Amino acid sequence: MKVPLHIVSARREKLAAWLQQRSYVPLNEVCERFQVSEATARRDLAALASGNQILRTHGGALADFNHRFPSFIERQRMDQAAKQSIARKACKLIQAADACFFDAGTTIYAIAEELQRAPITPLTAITNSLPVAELLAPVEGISVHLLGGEVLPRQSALLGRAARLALDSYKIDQAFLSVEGANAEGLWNSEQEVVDLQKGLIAAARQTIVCLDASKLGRTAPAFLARWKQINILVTDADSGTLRDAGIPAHLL
Amino acid sequence: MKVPLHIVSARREKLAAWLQQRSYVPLNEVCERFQVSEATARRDLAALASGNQILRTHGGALADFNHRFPSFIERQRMDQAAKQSIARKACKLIQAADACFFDAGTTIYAIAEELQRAPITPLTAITNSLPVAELLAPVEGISVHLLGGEVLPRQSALLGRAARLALDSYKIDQAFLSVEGANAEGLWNSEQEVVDLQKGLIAAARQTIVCLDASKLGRTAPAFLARWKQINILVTDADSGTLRDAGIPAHLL
DNA sequence: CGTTTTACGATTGACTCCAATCATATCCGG
DNA sequence: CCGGATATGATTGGAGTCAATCGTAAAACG
Repeated sequence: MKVPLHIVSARREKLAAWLQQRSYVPLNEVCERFQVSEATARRDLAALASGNQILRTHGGALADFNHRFPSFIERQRMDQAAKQSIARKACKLIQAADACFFDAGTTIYAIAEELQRAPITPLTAITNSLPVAELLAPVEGISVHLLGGEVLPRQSALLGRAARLALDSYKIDQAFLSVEGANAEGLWNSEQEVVDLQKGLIAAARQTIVCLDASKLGRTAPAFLARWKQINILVTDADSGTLRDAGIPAHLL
Repeated sequence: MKVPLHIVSARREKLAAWLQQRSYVPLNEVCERFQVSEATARRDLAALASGNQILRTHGGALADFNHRFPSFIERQRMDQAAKQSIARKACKLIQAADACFFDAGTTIYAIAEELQRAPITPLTAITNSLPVAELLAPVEGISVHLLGGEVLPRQSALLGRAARLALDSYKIDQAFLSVEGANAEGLWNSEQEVVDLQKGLIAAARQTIVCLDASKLGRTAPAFLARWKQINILVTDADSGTLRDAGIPAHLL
């Protein structure tokens, strides 16, 4: 039974839109939703796929999605073991009812993942990282606050004047910061905007906790963040000998 | 042949990372890539799936993007055609170089989707909706600003005092608002917190644009938002006869 | 070092998915 | 109004997938 052309294309547009929302839809659900046979559903999917609108899979189809945080996720997969070990140590520093700030780095994100796995509640989480906010927002007992500001797409983080100002409205017990480099002089990061915010955090937080994976030791970066004596606690996967050799002062070992 | 634990977990991490990049990977490719049997590949996928890192499908596995805003996405599916038609009309009201505020409703999210599909650049997008921010942040030429505040998990939106205060730092040309109900008296929404923020927006924005799908006509909700004369433009899928019957004043038809 | 645990591959039978083919009913152009 | 084009559904053979089970060998543990 041939059907008018506009019906067909309307159905395919709906299908494409539906896929955008659902990301993955198995074939049989397509059949149900549009009341068509398997064959027709397959043909519709094939048509959309040939127009690069979707991605076919076995048994269904996939929205050709804008990956949400591509660059972020890519970085996230590096040194995953080290990050996880750091995350576990960091979580031991958190106590129920604390107000913790979580910076916008992949190491810090690992802490949030650990918190999601094994929540410490109640907790107030303050962050400028969209991925962290998303991860922790649904967790029962954790109240998540986002700083305002401009969204930097590459970092998926909020920065700028608005973010710095927003800091003033919070009382922060612990600030978890990540850095790009650490040597005898102190701590370094790659972007001035990030450093500006972090300086505000160091000033505002009761305790400043720097999370550092061993690969960052001895490296520097364009923007200087802070001297070691401004830091209260260092969480790292490097052993104390390596840290001493890199010139980290004794009170952090 | 049992294999050391670190080998196994390393392989699974690699697999997870690979999936993130490829979004969909069929089983047989997993076997080839890691030189393991079908059974082992299946076990690896099952392990990752049980940890919510991926989504299994027939014949393979899927990177898990969409577990982020479950409740939001669910609502998003309703009345999809109406929302899309509203979105297209709304986008025609936007001009390059405008500063637009996007509210945290599913109807408004549809506008953001339309903007992503057919960007109007340059544009400043200000929002309190996490999904909108994520959607628009990667779009070239659109600069995205998030209000600060507490994250409401169910709405994936930012609310509270911090959000209201943040409004003051922006000059907003157009504010796109969504409502839960509309009758002759005016506009209604379900949560007082939402209404408080929206009132601030109406005061701050040069133009207030309300997006209303026909199903909301004649309904009320617990919190009163605004009278019709405070609204500049109404975007809806209902025809003007229905609107007149519902008591919408003539200047909005 | 001996025992237990567990990661692996192979096999099996049931099930699902797919591409191709065909008849049919409807639309579309002339 | 008629003939060609085409969207659809049914069928079918073949390929792919799945869950379960089992034996094995190596790691982990005491």
